[in-house]
Amino acid sequence: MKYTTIIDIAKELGISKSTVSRALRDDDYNVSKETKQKILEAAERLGYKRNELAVNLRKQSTRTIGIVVPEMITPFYMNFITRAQEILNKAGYRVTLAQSHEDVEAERLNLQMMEDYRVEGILISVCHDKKNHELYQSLLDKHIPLVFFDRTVADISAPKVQINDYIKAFFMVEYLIRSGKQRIVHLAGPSYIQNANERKKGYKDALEKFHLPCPPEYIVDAGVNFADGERAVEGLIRQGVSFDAIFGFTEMSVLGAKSCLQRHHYHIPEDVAIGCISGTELCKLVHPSITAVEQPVMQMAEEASRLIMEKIKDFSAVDETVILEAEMVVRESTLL
Amino acid sequence: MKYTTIIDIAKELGISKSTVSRALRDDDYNVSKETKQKILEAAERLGYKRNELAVNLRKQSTRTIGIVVPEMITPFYMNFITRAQEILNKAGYRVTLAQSHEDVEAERLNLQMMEDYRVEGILISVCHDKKNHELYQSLLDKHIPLVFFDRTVADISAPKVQINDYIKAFFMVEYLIRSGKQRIVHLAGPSYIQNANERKKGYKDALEKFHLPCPPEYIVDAGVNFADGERAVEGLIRQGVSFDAIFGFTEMSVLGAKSCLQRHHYHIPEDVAIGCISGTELCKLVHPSITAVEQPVMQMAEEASRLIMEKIKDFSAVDETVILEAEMVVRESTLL
DNA sequence: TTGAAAGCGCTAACAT
DNA sequence: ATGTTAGCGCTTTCAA
Repeated sequence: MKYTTIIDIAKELGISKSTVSRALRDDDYNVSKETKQKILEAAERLGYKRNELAVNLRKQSTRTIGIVVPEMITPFYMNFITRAQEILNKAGYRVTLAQSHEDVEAERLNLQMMEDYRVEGILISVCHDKKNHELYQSLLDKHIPLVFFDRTVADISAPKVQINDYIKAFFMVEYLIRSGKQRIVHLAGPSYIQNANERKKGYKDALEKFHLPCPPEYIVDAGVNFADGERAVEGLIRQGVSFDAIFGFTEMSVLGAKSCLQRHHYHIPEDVAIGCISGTELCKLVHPSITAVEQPVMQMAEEASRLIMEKIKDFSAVDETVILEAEMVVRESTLL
Repeated sequence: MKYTTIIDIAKELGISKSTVSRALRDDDYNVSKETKQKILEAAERLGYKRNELAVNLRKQSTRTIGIVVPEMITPFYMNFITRAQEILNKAGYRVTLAQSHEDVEAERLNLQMMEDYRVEGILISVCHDKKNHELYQSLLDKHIPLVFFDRTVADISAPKVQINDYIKAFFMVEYLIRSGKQRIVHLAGPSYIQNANERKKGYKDALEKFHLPCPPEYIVDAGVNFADGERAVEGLIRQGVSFDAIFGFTEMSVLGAKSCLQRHHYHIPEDVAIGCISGTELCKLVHPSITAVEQPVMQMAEEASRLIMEKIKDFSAVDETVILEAEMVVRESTLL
């Protein structure tokens, strides 16, 4: 019912609570071997559990880190969170999660919630590269460390962990070309996501390298969702655009595209090859007919965790930007 | 840098901090309209943010609820968490997550962590129906409310939210039969998961109802993972067991089964229909060739959240068991 | 309606 | 090596 406190232990042993506190905390710095032994034993016996609340109040710290992601439907962010939480917990931090559901307003509320919770740092993958710019800056101005990962923003001085989307996209498209495809369309992501722009650039440059045509109708604004992808491909077919491969921005839009093609009785990937940049094992399993380039999500989580902890320790540390190249392993669609 | 406290506000206005506290808390119960107005205004102006740590220490509560799940690879638990967190946050609780990775020992550590964090309640989907029985009981003995959901345990008196796995399985198998399948094998889950046993029972009874044979080799112990499912089907094929449909316990094992079949050039679902019980939209999208019965995961999260909050308010409340029947919508595999 | 004071559990000077 | 004391920021009696 009522938890044992250091006072209970002190009373039990007839010593002061400071000594108890020291014994339980300090590495036997200012407490004799024997008393320490006695204290540890009593703590064990009484089922002592330190009250983090009191410690944190005293130390003026919450030992909590917030993670804000645009979505958690695809396993990419889920994996990121799992790994980051593992690392941060081990380092004595708790983690508070929030999803923005690709909505700028929700993201704003999430960040405000994080501030209310007095998190000591925030890992964030943004849903818009500009809209909440001022909020990020105001958080930084209040000396709340931010680390941007995956979907980052320009013009903000903070640590960042990014994937080289340009190279990834270039490589993916090159792969499609080398496997015999010539008319590759791109389901582009929204222009307010930097990664989308990078990938579009990679796509274009790859086509150019191989002197393949890239008429305007090959690049479709396809959003981020399943329905967006479906709609985009539906549009292509309706317009009579002929293509033999698709390179899409998000996994969800690519899945939508696939679904749409199947409805139109396309054979995948014989008729149309689909490529995307995928973050997880699961995706490989659930849609083996889609060719993908791997995302180093674990590494990303590790770097981001490291960076936020560094920033918490020293807010004025330099703002490192980590760009993950990772292996460019293409998973071929062997199964279907 | 330094946060504004009620003392700052009190000083600013030349009044006592108790009055400030009251104004900021009480519904104008013991404070005059004017002072309250002034205080609110000053709080706003000084950017006051109450320190939850101090409040909670004073009130001896953490306003934190823990959620422990076996895995977060499939979106089922993710969706549960998302919905539960939404509800609990709205009610002023924070949420701490942990995954057991289907491992009893990890689950034990997770629960211990939750206890260390002094969560006020725990939502848990267990990974074994017996192994941590004593730990659950000891938590309850310490008056830490537990609510079991999805994968529950017997012999523990605590609120539970379950899905009627028996009916679901029965219905799924019946559906397979009615669509013309006669030799339906079952990738059974581990017997230490109650739901697995329920589903196996449903499977058997459905076959019996239609007077279909159910030789021992039709029921394979297939575990919970992708690799488990692959291995199970591999075994069936090697043994020369002939079948035209598979009903599997987990989504992952079913995906493994599918992958294995495809490697053996089976056409799905023409040659072999696959059925599973699926919790999420995503799964419908990513493997349309698998027929599934819906899981009411949102409802589950809502009930579980409600129950834990009730238990926190009154630990001696009756232990309600909610069994969700939900609609038995079968999603047909039209696409592939 | 307001204020003074005690105290939640812990840590960290400072004193012994 | 140990004890004493003063808070961290807040709520909540108890007085005024």
